Order: sequence, then structure tokens, then C-alpha cells
Amino acid sequence: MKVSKAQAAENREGIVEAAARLYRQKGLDGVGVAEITRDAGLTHGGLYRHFESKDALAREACLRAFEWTIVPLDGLAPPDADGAEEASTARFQAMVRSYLSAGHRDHPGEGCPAAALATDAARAGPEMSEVFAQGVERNIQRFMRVVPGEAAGKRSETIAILSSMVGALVLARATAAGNSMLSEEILATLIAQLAPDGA
Amino acid sequence: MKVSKAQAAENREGIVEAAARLYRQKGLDGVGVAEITRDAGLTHGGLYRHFESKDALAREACLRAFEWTIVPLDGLAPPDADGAEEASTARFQAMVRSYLSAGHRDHPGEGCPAAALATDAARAGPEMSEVFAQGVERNIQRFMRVVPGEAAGKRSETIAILSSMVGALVLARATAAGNSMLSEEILATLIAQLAPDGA
DNA sequence: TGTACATCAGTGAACGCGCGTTCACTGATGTAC
DNA sequence: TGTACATCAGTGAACGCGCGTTCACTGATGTAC
Repeated sequence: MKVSKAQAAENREGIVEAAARLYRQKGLDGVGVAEITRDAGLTHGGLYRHFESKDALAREACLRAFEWTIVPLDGLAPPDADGAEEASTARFQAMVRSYLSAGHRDHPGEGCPAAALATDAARAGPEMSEVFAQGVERNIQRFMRVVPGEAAGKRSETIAILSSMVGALVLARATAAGNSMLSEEILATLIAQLAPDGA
Repeated sequence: MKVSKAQAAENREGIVEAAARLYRQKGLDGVGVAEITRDAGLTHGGLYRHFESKDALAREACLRAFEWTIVPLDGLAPPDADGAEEASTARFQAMVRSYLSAGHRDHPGEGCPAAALATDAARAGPEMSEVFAQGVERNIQRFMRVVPGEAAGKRSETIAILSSMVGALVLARATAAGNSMLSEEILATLIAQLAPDGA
């Protein structure tokens, strides 16, 4: 049966949200349209009234996933407030520790898509790569606001920190089930390097 | 027809090699047994004389992939030879630049499995995770021999460097087709951080 | 060393299964009058 | 404001397809005598 325009828009939204979560959890090839629509409370047939194809949905879901927010990244105190250097450092440390936490490692569905979908995106064709590149650039911009230090070279420093965190999270996830000590060691090592206790 | 034991062992080897390359190129879910055996010059039916299942082959192929060698990593001059600190630094720089090269980015099939298969391995169950953890530990050991600096804290430093390189390579691959400038920037930024020109 | 024969690596058709996509149909929505 | 009806979001069966796996069969290998 037909539903109201508002309901249809809500359903579409639900599909995108479910896809963004499930793709991060199971990978772009690990989840089908039936599971996504079922998760959104619908049946699979109606999907094509909203999206041209599964790939089109995947791209939109990936873009949506990049709206992901790490807890202390947005809002809160402005980064360059007068004399708030200590608060800024604390914020940066909180961000790093949240990103490299066991919780983030164990729940990719609500986490950073750069870490969850990077290798899938690399194989999914130029259109997905374009979406992914936009998301990474967006992540760089947002992380940069919380990275301490002067403006010159800040983008480079942010890229280096983001790469470190993505690599560590990816390796921690891949080793978690088989060697939890190694997984923990990787996370702890990068926390110690990026956000040491005495700083 | 039956083939000689030597030929059978060679065929098995060919299947593992083909799988190790194709899985890194296309992902664990991106290539089927038919393509792997065809690539090895065989038909798919005989695969099960050598491997219990596709998953068993995938684990063996992953283990094999970790025998991958980055050009200046093994052999050459011993790391702690007398007064060879400059040579050691040069070796480290060459390793970093090789790992973060466009060639490595564009040819995952012959490259580091940690970067190519990490997210797949994270979703493939505990047995694959165990194989992957062994491979990562092995990579750490081998990289450590080429990382300059004193023994104390060297393992931590190696883990941090490896994480940075894996993250950068993974992000560079995901963005290459959609925004080649960003992809190049990521690689160049981490080369500049890990192996700067004036060092 | 020769001969007869059991073994088994490899072949290729066939299997059940889940996938992405299509389509006839339903019936509440929302518009035209 | 009421009524008639076209629209179209959502349903669920069906499609072709490729997947991993099985299996009867082939015929060279390698062993027993």
C-alpha cells in the first residue's frame, strides 16, 4: 500500500541509516539488500523506488557514515579560545583515546567509516572512491580543529595522526579475535605515542 | 587424469600463490574458487583434493601472503654492523619510501597483506584472525630490524610506524581513483614525517 | 625388469543457495472537480 | 467541504546468475607381484 510522503521519506532515511551501519559492520560485500531493508522494517522489493541500484545505496550510505561523530570532536569549547591551550590538549587526548578505545574497535557499525570501509572502497570503483575521498577530506577538516599546535603544518600533522589511528584501529580489529593481547598492545602503543599521560 | 606427486604439489602451490595474490587484489569476498583455480591453470573441481574448504584455502593464502617482502627489508647489510648507522638510516628510509610508493598503492596483489586484507580478516572469524595476528607479529619482528634507534622502546616505535604506514596506504588506496591529489598528499605527508629528506 | 591393477589428482556437469533486480499487484494517499 | 479517482510506496513471488561444494568419471601414476 502507498504511504504518506512524510512516511516514505522516513523509510528512505531508515534504509540509509541501516545500510550505513550494516556496511561498516559487515563490509560492502557482506550484507545484502534484503537484510538492509529488513533491518529498516521494510521488504526488499520497495528499495528500488528510492535507489537506482545497490551500488547507489552503498554510495549514499558511505557518505552518510562519514557524518559519524567521535564523542569529543564537535561542539564543546571552541578550539582557539583565549588561553585555553590546556583544555585544547585535553580535548585532543580525549579524542585520540576515544578513537583508539576497545569500544570503537568492537563496534565498527557506529564508528569511523575510514577505518571500517577503506579497503572495500578501494575496490568498489571510482564513484565510490570519490565519495570516500570527500569523506576523508571532511574527516581531516574536522580532526584538524582539535589537533593542537600552530596553523603551519597543521594539516600535515592531522593527516599523519589520522593515518596512525586508522592503521592502528584496522590492525587492532583484525587481530582482536585471534590474539587479543596484540590487539590491545597496538591500541595502547598508539595512545602512548599520540596522547601520552604526561602531556 | 592423475598427475605425479611432484606435479600435484606444484599445482597445490600454484593455487595458494594465485589465491594469495587475488585475495589481496580483490578481497576475501571478491574472488571465487573458480577464478583462483583458473588462474593457477586448473579447474575448480579438484580444489577439494587439496583444501577442506574455501575458508581453509583463504587462511593458508593469507599466511602465505605474509611472506611478502618489501624490497630493502631482508638481506643486505646486517642492521647493527659496526659504525653503520648512516647505512641503517638509509635502509629505513628506503623501506618507508617503498612501502608508501605509488607502486605499492597500485599493486596490492604483490604488497603488504596487513594493508590489503585487514578489514576482511576482521570479519572472517577467529581462525582467520589468528592467522592474521601471526602475520602481523611477524611483520613487526621483521620491520623492527630496520627501524633505527636503541633497543628499549623499539618494538613500540615499530608498531607505531607500521600503523602509520598501514593507515596511510589504506587511505591512499581508497581515495586514489576519486581524488588522486589527496591520495598522493597522504603518501607524501607520511614519507615526510617518517623518513624526511634531511635525516 | 615386466606386467597387472589399485590409487587418486584432476575434470566438468550438477546441486542447492542467496544474491540483485524485476514486476504484477495492493490499497492508502492526495489531488481534481 | 465531499466525492471520485489517479498515483505510487510498499509487498512478495519470481527471474537469471554466480557462488561453494559434490560426485561420477577419466586415465596417468606408482605399487605389488
